[in-house]
Amino acid sequence: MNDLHALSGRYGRHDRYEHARGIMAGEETRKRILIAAEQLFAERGISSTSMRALTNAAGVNLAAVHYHFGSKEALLDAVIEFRAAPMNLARIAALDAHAAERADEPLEVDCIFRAFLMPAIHSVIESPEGAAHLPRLFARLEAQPPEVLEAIYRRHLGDVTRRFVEALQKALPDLPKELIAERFRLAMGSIFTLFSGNSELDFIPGHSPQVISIEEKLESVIAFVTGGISAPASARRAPGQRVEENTP
Amino acid sequence: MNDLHALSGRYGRHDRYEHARGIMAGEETRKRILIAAEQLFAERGISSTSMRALTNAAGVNLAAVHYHFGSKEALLDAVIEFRAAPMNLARIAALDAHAAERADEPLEVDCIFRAFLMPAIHSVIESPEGAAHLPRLFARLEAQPPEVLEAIYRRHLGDVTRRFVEALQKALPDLPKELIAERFRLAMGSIFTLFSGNSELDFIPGHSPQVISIEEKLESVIAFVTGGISAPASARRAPGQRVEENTP
DNA sequence: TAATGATTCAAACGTATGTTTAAATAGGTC
DNA sequence: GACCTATTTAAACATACGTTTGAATCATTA
Repeated sequence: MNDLHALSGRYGRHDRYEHARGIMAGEETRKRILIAAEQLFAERGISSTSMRALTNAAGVNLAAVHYHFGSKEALLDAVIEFRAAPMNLARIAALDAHAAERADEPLEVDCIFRAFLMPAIHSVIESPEGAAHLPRLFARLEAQPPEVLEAIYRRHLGDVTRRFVEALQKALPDLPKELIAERFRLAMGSIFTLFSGNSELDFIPGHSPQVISIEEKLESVIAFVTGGISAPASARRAPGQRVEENTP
Repeated sequence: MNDLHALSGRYGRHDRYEHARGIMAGEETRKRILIAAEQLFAERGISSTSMRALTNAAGVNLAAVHYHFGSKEALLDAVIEFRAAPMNLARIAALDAHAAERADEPLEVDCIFRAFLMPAIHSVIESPEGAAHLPRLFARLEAQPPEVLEAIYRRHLGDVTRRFVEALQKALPDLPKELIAERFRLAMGSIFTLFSGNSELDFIPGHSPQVISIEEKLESVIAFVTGGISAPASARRAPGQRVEENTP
């Protein structure tokens, strides 16, 4: 569980047997594992989801995961690929659509974020297989070891993120490009919080969270990250200022 | 590990023996456990830190944790109390100091966030025991089960959060109060991302993160969350709009 | 010094984990 | 119908986990 060799297999059958037949008999099993894994990983977290709970939910044998994917970590990668690939296509398409409308003009910042988030929302609202938990799953990933996290991000978010950061850099020509990339990472933090399922927690006394629709949440977080990423570069330089009271 | 009874003990010796002596012989052991736990929980995550790794790092016997704290979960609570209590005092003090300067005028938003974050930064820079990882530990908490997370937030962040949300509401009288509370949660997401140690990951192709000081990070995230929380309430209402292309 | 209770210690308990194995089954091909 | 191989199955493996136990040790008081 601590090496990444399993990730190199991309997805596709764990290559124990080379020659594959036309239509796989185990394709059904594969899919049921992917769908159950997506749901459980997203809801309960990755490391707290045991292979036994997972295979029970999928209605397949315990050993099926290792037969079809090779390891739990490779399964995680396959789940993300399974869902992220079409979602990323939708994201790029939405960005291109907006760009086409505006000809050569730079896009509006909120439209860029909307193109990024709409496909995620959409997958939550009406998913093909009945349960698309990808956004929450991505939020769960933040708890993974840094090497795993970096590998997954680079593989499944790298290209799409680059495209959106470039669009944001064009939309905000007055800000340093590196600052935009840095702030985009902070925006992802807000977005993940929204999807983590923890944003509903009632922990601010006197402000129990309101029950709002996912669409309202979307617009709420878009407004927030748009304001954040468009903020003027900080005038104040940090050091010198210090708070007086500290651990006594 | 799934019930919260252990949390009810607050911190203090696991009450197996009622009558305590003047100066505890085990106080040293207690402290070494707390400090090692803080560091390991923050660096490697809570559930991936075993009691054996923890007690080895602390140089104490495996059973000492249960003797002094009762359980791993109660230890987590004690660690947070140990560090959060003085940090929260510093936060309130910083907020009060700023308020005193401005008499009855509402505070600037960025000053409010600075009062919230400075003590956290400060604890990272120069900590009493040599290793203060509380901010990163809080970021790790996001991966905990919701019940645990909510209990810890209410206990250790509730009061201070309420104070800061109130200050922000005064500073931004044009925005609905509930919106401020909601956005504060999103701001926490950005802040936790910054402290998670994952913000350094190189996953945006062509934009490897720059090595910047913690003070610069602080000002960067303050600018971001200030812009985010001050953003105008979203004009656009969500439904109706939908992205065309989707999972094929 | 003897006694008492707080603290430490090595060892074990019971359970859960990801993974592997080897036999059984199924389904298409000759 | 026999053969071959992809797939499924039940069982076991090896290890790691949080927790508990009971005896040993230590410091303090009587």
